[in-house]
Amino acid sequence: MRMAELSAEAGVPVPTIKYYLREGLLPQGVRTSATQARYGDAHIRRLRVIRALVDAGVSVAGVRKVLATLDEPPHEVADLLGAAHAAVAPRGDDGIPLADARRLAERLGFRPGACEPERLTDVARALDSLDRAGFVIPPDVMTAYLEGVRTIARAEIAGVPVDTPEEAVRYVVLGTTLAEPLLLALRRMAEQIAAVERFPSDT
Amino acid sequence: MRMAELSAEAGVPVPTIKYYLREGLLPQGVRTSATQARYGDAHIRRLRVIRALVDAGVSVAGVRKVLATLDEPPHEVADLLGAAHAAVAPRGDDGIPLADARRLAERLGFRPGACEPERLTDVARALDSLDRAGFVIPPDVMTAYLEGVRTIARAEIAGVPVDTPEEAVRYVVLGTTLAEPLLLALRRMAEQIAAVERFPSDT
DNA sequence: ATCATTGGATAGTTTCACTATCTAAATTAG
DNA sequence: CTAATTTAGATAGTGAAACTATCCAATGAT
Repeated sequence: MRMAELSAEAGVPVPTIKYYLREGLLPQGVRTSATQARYGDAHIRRLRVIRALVDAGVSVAGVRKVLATLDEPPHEVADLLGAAHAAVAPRGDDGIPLADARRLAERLGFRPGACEPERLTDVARALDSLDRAGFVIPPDVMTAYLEGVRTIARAEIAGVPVDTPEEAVRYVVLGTTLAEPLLLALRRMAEQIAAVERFPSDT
Repeated sequence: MRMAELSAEAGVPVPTIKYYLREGLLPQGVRTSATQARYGDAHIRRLRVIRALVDAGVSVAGVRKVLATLDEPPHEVADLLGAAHAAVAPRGDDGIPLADARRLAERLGFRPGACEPERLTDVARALDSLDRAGFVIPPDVMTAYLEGVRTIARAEIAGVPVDTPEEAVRYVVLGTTLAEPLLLALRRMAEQIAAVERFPSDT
């Protein structure tokens, strides 16, 4: 298929496709001459993934990393997760004290080496941000956060398909990145529902 | 205190403070003459909140909404949540089919009127994005998502302080917005820990 | 008295994700 | 076989967002 058809099929404008080609998000088509190339279904599928990731708030640089991981996956699940997480985690200065973050990790069942230092830093940064705003999370709520994310993470990891490596890679990499907006949206919905349960029609 | 001191105290550059003043995020100081003004502790606290929100990925327009809600809070908790959610939820086209989102809402204990239509739309958009990427969330995992967010949301709503309205407003508005990065970071950490539990050192 | 500082206005910068234009070559329609 | 259309590739431009810099006249501190 030619670029115009690819564009129509995936619902992405031609200049944007050219941009993704330039940025290395989309592989080159098969060249048929010096100024012509053909694209296949793989290009359509990849374009859909790119758009979903961009929708999910992943930067173009992050998308490039995610796709690179899909293309050349590491052999260990932990490294797979690490690559996916690196693409969505906010970049930031380190040097933040990790004590509180480490305590939370232990409550999640952390054992030395069980997670990358970057993940501790992410948590520490989020805690620091809350702290600087003068906001304190009540202990009960923090406990619920840990229980909630453990429930979620265990099910996600239990759901990793083990039949084929390709499926596993796709599941882990896309699942961790694309589910973030869903989880946040579900939380907002659950909050409103819980609020009505506790404060019924205080009109 | 003068602007230079405010800047030093809050760790925000003077031009940025001026920008926040222009944008209406920070209230004017008390004028002492035509070209002078004084700032107080409230300005420091507010600057810290602004930075925390910006850190958390909230846009300046969103921060403006959050602060406006803090300043003039609605009387009902649901409206409070709605205002906080409106500031962080991604803006988007509607017209997305809500059937799947509504089904999830029902599994969370939804009753008519229990949450704003915008929250359904948020969920629907996230589902649609996953769908367009060709990504399917296994039923067990979705069940865990619902259980996890319900645990989290119930604890959050149960933790709303009822002694003073000011505290309640601050808790709800800042808690819903500032905790998002923490939850995502905790989830990433929990995923890595769960992965090591399930796939121990597949070196 | 004088000299750095301030508020306010205006303009410039950086980054990001596109979007538009141009050119020469190549396909396709007639 | 010619003419219109399409394409790849290069380069440049756009618009939004969040700052950042520069002026200026008027203060305020010394």
